[in-house]
Amino acid sequence: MEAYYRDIDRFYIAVDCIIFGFSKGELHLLLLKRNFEPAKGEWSLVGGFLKKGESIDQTAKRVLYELTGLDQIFMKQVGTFGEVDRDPGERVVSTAYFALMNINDYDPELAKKYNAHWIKLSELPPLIFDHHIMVDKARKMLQNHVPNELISFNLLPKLFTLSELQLLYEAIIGKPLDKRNFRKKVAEMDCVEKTNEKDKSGSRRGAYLYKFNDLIQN
Amino acid sequence: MEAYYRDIDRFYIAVDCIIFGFSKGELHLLLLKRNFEPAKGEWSLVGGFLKKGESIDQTAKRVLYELTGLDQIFMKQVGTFGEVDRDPGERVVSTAYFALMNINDYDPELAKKYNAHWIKLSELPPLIFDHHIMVDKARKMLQNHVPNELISFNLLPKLFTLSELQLLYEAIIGKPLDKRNFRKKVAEMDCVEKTNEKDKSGSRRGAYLYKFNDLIQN
DNA sequence: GCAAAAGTGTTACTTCTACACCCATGA
DNA sequence: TCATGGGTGTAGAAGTAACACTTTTGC
Repeated sequence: MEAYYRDIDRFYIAVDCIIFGFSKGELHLLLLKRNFEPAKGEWSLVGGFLKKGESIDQTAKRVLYELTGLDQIFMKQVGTFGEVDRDPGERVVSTAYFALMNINDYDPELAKKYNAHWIKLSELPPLIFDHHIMVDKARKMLQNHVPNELISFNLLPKLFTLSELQLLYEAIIGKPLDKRNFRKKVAEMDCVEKTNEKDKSGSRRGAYLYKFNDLIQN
Repeated sequence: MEAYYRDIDRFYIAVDCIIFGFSKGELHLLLLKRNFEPAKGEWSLVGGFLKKGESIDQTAKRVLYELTGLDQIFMKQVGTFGEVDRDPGERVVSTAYFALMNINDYDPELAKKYNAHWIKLSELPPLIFDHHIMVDKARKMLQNHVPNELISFNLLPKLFTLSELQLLYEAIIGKPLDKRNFRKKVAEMDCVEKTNEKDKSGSRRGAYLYKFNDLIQN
């Protein structure tokens, strides 16, 4: 180590993940009912600590991978939380990331193993530390980004109906949308493509399935 | 320390400040020509290390205060940069903040003492480490926030003319605006108030001075 | 009296919002 | 045949963008 750094304090650095999923018209979060210390028995986000050889983005990916077995999940940094007493056990600075995934991609066996649960955003339990602040900020980011950018499409299956897409939008922004106006706007998006397949599960008539094409960039 | 944390790595945590100022129709950054190690002789943002007893926001305030003697400066977190090799000397995770200040509030004596310089954004020199990435992200945030929120007004003196305000907007978004449309929009902002004073320095006729009132919240 | 910046309205265009009915199909 | 969700167009409102001339006054 260079002499310059000799007198400087060092800290634990954590990553906490706000994992959004979408099901039945509602946004959900993947939360842990902690069966480990600290704060055993309470609800928390999924987290982990930065290790020497990895970047902080890699830590986030790893934490998510360990829990879900999935990589290639869209993640975005929410912010860094560094209040002195945010973790009452030790001084830990935590960087929050939000992740968007399709609930159906998550193996229920893994959920059991880690005691992880999809909880409706409308029914969030109290969370440990400052995790609710992280969640609030992530929600706001999601709301701000959806109208402009085309994030959020990691929340749906590969093929989806326009009704499903609209429900997702409504869940994110928290208010109902006009069906015709919504479809007009989607029609103008280059990145959403109609397929020839139909989904017959939602109605007798059946609805065309759509997909995202290569023009999306998160 | 609790047993739980025993095997976890600890890291240096830095804060780097992107300090924006506005002068003569152009945005500037306050940069250090480093007369200290590491990277002596090169240009960098102003930074400092997190200490045990302070929150990361407090570190940012302190770093700025030590350089400028000013507190009460508007700051906002830009993001956290944690690539393994971003600082070639040691593993350091850095959280960037941007700050907005009036160039005239900065004491030139302090500038000399720390070898700090206001550099036009259009003429940025190469910066050490990943500082240019931080600057880019801060600029984008500034651009995104200006049209909606009313940030940016920390960049002007207490009293200012509409021409000055327009120049500032143009500098931030990087393109010219229509004078009449701009004034119309300002007139609709509750937080900008006309005063009875005039500034005669910019023209023979003189321009009314305006101020921000209490309705601004950053 | 003229140079130099301050100030001021109107019109076309684009975007957004609100709104209601027919369609296709399986049961 | 009917219940269910799928699909479609238009008109008014609001907001945005483009545009040119008069005013004031120190020199």
